[in-house]
Amino acid sequence: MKRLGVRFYRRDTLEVARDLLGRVLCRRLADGMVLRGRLLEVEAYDGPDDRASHAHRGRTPRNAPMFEAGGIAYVYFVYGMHHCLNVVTGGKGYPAAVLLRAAEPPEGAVSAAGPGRLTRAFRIDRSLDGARLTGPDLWLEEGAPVPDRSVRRTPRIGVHYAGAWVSKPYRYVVIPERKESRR
DNA sequence: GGTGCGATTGCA
DNA sequence: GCAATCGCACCA
Repeated sequence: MKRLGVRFYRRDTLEVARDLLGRVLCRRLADGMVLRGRLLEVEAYDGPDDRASHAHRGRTPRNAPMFEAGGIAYVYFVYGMHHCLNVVTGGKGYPAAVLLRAAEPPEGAVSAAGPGRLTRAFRIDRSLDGARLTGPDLWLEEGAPVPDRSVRRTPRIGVHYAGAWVSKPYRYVVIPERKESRR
């Protein structure tokens, strides 16, 4: 399946977030095995004014990848035990990224629902911080488009500290397709 | 050098 | 409802 190129990421962050749904997250392990899963839930963190964003207080060693041009990963470690994977968006100098919160579990994984579980399922840690999303270890493929009727927007999770930005509908979720009725 | 806390999860 | 667990941002 076709890979997404850097142009996909170097756009408005909310557009990229919406467009990421249904795309296929791909991760090549050291032994050559490739894990794949469609993205089901993401959140946008858009610009220096977004109080929920790590970039809100300016550039630091940790959030530096957010300030780079789109098309790389931003991976951080939280709560002393979980990694979170972001896709960096927009142009160089404008800090923005999309947090990948859930995907279909790749083969062999129990769950990739939740940002910490997603990184665990795909074996992602800080060694991939700043990695190109067009590189050999981590990339996205086109996948199947998700129609608007299957997308729900909500406020972001876990950002109670973000003032007026708490309620912004920057979370995008794929609504599960209704199963065929049984008969 | 010390302190507080987090873009979460799992278990009571 | 809350403990786990530690890197890092911030202050001194």
